[in-house]
Amino acid sequence: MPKIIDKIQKKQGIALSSIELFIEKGFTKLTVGEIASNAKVAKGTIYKYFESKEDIIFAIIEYTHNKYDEEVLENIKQLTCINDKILALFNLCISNDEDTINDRKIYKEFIYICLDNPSENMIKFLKDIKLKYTSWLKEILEEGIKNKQLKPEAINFADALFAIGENILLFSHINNYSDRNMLQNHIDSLLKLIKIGECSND
Amino acid sequence: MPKIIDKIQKKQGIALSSIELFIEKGFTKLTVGEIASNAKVAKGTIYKYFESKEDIIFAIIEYTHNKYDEEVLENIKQLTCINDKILALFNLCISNDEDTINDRKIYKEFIYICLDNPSENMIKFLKDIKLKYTSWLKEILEEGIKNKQLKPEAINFADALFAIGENILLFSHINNYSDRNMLQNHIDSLLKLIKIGECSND
Amino acid sequence: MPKIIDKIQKKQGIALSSIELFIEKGFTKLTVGEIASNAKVAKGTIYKYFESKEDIIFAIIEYTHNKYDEEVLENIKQLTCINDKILALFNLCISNDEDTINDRKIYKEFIYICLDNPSENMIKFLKDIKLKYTSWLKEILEEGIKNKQLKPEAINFADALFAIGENILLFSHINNYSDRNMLQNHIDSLLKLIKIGECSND
Amino acid sequence: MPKIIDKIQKKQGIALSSIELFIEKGFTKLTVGEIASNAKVAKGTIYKYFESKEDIIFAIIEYTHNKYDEEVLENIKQLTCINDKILALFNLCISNDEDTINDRKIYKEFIYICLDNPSENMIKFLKDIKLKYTSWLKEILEEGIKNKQLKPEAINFADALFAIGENILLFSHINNYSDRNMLQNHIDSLLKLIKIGECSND
DNA sequence: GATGAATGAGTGTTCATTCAT
DNA sequence: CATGAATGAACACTCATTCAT
Repeated sequence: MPKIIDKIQKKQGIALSSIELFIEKGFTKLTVGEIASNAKVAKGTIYKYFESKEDIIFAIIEYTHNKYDEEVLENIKQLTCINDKILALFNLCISNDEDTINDRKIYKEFIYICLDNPSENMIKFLKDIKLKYTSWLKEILEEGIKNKQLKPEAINFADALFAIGENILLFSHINNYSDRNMLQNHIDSLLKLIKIGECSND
Repeated sequence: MPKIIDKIQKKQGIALSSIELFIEKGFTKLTVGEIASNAKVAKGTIYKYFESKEDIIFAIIEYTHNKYDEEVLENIKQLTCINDKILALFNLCISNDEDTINDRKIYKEFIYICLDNPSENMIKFLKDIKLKYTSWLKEILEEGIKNKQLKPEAINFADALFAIGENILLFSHINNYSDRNMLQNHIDSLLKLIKIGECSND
Repeated sequence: MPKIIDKIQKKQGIALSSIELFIEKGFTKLTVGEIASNAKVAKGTIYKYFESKEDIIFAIIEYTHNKYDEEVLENIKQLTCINDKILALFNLCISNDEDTINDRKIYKEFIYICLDNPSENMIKFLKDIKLKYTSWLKEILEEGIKNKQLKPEAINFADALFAIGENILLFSHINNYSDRNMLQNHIDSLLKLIKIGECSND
Repeated sequence: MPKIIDKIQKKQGIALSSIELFIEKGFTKLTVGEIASNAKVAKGTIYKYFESKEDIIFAIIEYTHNKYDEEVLENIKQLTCINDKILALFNLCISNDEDTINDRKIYKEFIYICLDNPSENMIKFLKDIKLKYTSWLKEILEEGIKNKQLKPEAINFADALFAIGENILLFSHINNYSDRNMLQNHIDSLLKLIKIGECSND
């Protein structure tokens, strides 16, 4: 079924070609016309592959985020220290290398759309991201618990850590840098509490 | 002699009359024309009192939030248990009474605007809210520390708690209810860790 | 395959269809909406072909003036007498046939726009018209000089003659008729002075 | 009847206070609100003294032009050479001292308004200016004729000279400087022709 | 006479989406 | 399959003028 593969590829091609433009202008200011001319197809063609402007943007978001997530997972695997693993997990919220900043911009735009008028797809994707990251986080924490590095309660903090990370990410353009330290500090403080042998209450 | 008008009151009157409309339609879909006819003034009159559509919306946000904050502070004062105080502080993120849901909607719209193209005023207001709430949180925690109810480390979790609360608030329309429990659970878990005499590590 | 459209022709079609409307209402009172509905296209379509309202109006001005100029040149060629040639050149300022009155109205609107806030294009066009007409005038005068009908000094009056003509045109709606005679009188008087053998100073 | 005098004075006061503003912004961009606040009166007060925005502007124009004309006449009287007198008459079109540039700006705005939608008053004023200046010009020329400096035909060029001057004035902001020389050249050329004893035709 | 609050008509421009070819 | 011409609803903001006090 080469036709279908072609179609998927073309769809992705259109979406991918607009990534830079999307990072540069954001959802609101990026027009379908720009996407079309940038992808070197006609405006009408866009609507053969996508249902709406949101749909195009969502394809970009989906692609870049999935790609990013793979990298993150790869990085985590190569680390052994719990602390490092957690920081690697929150790389998107913390790192200032150019690519990450761009990925952050994309994620922020995604949240922006989700706050306004998210489609079913978007809501699902939003939830999946959350689930994915908290699962990974729980795996890391569970490993620590198994190794007796962490107290069993540690597992309860996965959701909260994700929430903190997402929040920091969202306001990174407003609270430059300072909040990223906040995340680090929080992780540190939390780890101190949930690490075995470091409880200050004895 | 001309009609003497309390400009401040009229300005507030216009803003207040639009609160419901704003909650219903959100920033993007609410038009200045609607605001004007709803307030029973001419469109031009709006611009005697406000500089822009953003300005009107911001007045609504400012008013409702400040009013809400006062109530929160009042409520906190009447409570004695640390746990309750913290939950009262996060009432906006948790409660499901109609008024709070509306206030939450307004706060979410505020964040929505801040994610896109915030004015100086809005950024300042955003930061002030954060400062206000984390200060209150720290006061509560410090009191607990002074009373030997909390470990000194407790103070380190103020910012993170705020971030969690804000995050839950933001996605409350998507993750109905479940996340609110998350906040409660997190607070519980955290309190267990930072409460004196409840460290599980002995 | 898409509808193939001669964009240049359509653009001109839109502009041309608005000529009467433009003559009737003038720049300020003519709205883009009127232009669109008059041309039987949607408002948005207008902006596919023109950058702005000014742009549409300028297209009208450009077209009508260029067309008019061709006719003038044609007329001049068919005349032999210097006096007649000059009068033919100033036909726009003098003639009272309906078409010329309309062309004059258009030229006046053009100047009106130029007095307020002219674009680069408009200034260029304004200068080109001046250059075109004074060149033609100089050709006529030079021919007269070569034929020994005019004194060599005659050439010096080209710019001034253009200025007089333009000025009369501009105020024709105020100084009905009388000024046109002024132009004729001036040309007569001037020709008397610059014609060889008619110097009264002997 | 002091009341009436007061009224006239107040009216003039309002108009005069806005001269600079008018020069700076021009008719279109100057608002009645600005005029009012600049004159330190209420907007409503403006309409006690003036019928419309045009009316205010016209008062400014009338005042400044009459004042300017007096100065011109004074200057002319102090000169003896015909050439100088004519140049003094056209000072508004030629001079580049700051005050004259401002007066020119005002005159241009006046013409701008006259091209669009002139009131009876404005048309009358426009005609009066023309009449005034061509009368003065004729007086100068007649004196020259009487003194045998000019040929009798000289008198025929008064209207044309005024037209040239006005035209140059109108486009001075577009054709910087070059046209002013044109006026001078034209006057020179014309004077040569109409001066007795300088006819090149013998 | 003075005020200034209120008016509201008026307008250029954008852009996601459709559909005839 | 692709095109791109056409659509037309949507919208914030201005400002000369009025008139109740």
